[in-house]
Amino acid sequence: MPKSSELKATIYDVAELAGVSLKTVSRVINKEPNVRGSTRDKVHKAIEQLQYQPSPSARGLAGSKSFLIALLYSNPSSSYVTRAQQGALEACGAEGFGLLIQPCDYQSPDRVGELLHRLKESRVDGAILTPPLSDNPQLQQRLADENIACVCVAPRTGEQGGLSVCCDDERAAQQITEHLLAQGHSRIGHILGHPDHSVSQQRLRGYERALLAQGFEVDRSLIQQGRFDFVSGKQCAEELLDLSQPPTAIFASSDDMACGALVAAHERGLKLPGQLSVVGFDDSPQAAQCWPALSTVRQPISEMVSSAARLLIGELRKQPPDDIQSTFQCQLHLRDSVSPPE
Amino acid sequence: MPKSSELKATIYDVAELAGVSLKTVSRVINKEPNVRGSTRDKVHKAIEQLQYQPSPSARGLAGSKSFLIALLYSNPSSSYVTRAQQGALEACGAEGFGLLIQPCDYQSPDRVGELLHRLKESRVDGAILTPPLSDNPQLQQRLADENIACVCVAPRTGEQGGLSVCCDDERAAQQITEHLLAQGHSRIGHILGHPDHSVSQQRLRGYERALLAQGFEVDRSLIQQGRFDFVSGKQCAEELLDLSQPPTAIFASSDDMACGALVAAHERGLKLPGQLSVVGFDDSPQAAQCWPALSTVRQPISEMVSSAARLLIGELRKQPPDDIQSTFQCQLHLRDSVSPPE
DNA sequence: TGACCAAATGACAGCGCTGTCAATTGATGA
DNA sequence: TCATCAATTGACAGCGCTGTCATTTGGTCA
Repeated sequence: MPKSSELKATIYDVAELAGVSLKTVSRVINKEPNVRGSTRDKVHKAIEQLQYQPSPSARGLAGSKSFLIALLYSNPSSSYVTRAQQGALEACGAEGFGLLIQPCDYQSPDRVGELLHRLKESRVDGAILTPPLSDNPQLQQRLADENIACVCVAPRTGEQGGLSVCCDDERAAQQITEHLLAQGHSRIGHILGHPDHSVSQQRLRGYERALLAQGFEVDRSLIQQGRFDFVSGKQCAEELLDLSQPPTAIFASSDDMACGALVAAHERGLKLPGQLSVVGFDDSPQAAQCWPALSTVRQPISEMVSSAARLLIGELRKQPPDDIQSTFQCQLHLRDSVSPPE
Repeated sequence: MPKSSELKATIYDVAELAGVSLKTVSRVINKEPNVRGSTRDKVHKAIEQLQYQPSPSARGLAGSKSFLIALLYSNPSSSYVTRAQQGALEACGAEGFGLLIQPCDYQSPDRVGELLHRLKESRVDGAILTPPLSDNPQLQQRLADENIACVCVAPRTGEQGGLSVCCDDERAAQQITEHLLAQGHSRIGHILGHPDHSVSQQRLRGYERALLAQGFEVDRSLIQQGRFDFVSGKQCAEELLDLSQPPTAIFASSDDMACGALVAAHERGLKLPGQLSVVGFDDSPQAAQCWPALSTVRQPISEMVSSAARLLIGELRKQPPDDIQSTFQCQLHLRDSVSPPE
């Protein structure tokens, strides 16, 4: 096994060993067309033999690319971030790209400037935008101005232009509401997500659609404005439980908020799920660890982001994209937090 | 404002504008000594004016560095990872380094090979090892062989040679156990962390020390072997609660396991915290969201990793390190999961 | 005043690769 | 058979910077 004390092989060594020119090796490495199969094989053999690894710096300098893409996120739950990273990493690893992570405050406009500065500094070739960053057209415009390719991980909306992957939040929300309905609940509260996140609207729509489809009316007093976090979930649940005719079930737009609802109910001494059924959205680790364990919806975050990364990398390679966008489905995870109303 | 359509300024443009040579600009950028103050100022002014940003690729190629460091972790909780990333990111951002994240399976040796391959491929200059990776001497040796600098984020043990930051787990474990003791508990169960993580031992030691200091004996039957995760925590708690003389309090070596204990107790209809007090370790998001909210220990993870990154970068810059290692203290976060025994 | 020396600065090659464009090859059809 | 042309391959410059080593500067001391 070659020790690292021996100098690293360069493309030149490979060319010599394979008996071809520099440029031909370069073509093989970059999977360019117009290389004879037999030549390609020779080169691959030489690469193998020398354990050659191209230098990202040299490639970057010569080709003015960085082979780096950034994953931009604005602090959703840490489990969301972790799962997204996992997906991005997987795709990047397979495609020979590096991944730079970049948390950012999605609102303040000066932060956008700072973010762009960072991205330019590291010379990333492209960026993956996760919600709610993908809801921000200004950011996308600025990225385009800077000539940074981008792909959005976004809820399903008709109007997307560029690369994107989405997930059918509305349908999932409808399904989980239907699950509650099927258990016999008719007064179902809903705790909205953060108003600036477009997913919040999607999920509300699913909720409404389920009710309407079964002939129920949408009662505005059963809908509270949350902000996706535990504290807001708890507060909203308290409001709902204080109603003269409180709901027998609550659908919270995130697991964190659903946990808040659980705690609010516990504090009032309610028996769960008998006196209050609760469902969440996200399938965060908490969902399985709270009491009772939450029924919730799992988005295929890792797969979505991985797919987004591949889309982006394909674009950077100027490969004709198979699909400009793809849609993923969520999955219900039913646990112990739902029962028929007492 | 210069549009990106104009070509990016190069070091050459800066040199010309400042009226100095290429090399002098390079010296200023790299904070090398032996540059006159007035010269430095001229250069900085020119950099400012041109909005010059050095090209990482060119610097990397010419200097055979990458200005990239890797954060290696082996799937502790996602909140741990997120907080560690945050710290690393902060330091890297400030120091002009890029951060590559690298989850990895810490055990299988072939994985170590794969990991090294990836690190070599991306040509990182250094790596930050978080527990339990920092417990693996083989990995450290291999990194050294490959000439990749590294710094360990590790529990406090006397024997460290290289760069490291640590945290006094033992002391924190002792303190939280003392808290339980102070509430009047005398039969305190302990759920150990994963046997392969050295922190598990540290925390056990703190637990034992607290008991001994107050004149209690360490009762082996009150100590269960967990694996840091929720499921093992729940199982261990069940074992403890099945004892003919069950403990009145449990100190779990992680919040996930403490949540497991909480659920086990709920399932038996115990009144919490009256009939069972529980404390955890980590201050994960769950800790504040479960019921009752967990008293736990918070490690300054972000600060530790940030400090580790700075240590590493200093080393890479060949700056004389202020300290080869530094120690951080944990903080108790007391919430609602502890009360005197009924 | 000049010799001497460290500090400050500069000239230049070259890091390892890709883009451009030119040269070669080999197959095809007249 | 030879011109023709696409497919394949190669030569070479140059991406933007840093390392090495040479040169200049300015101060100090005899």
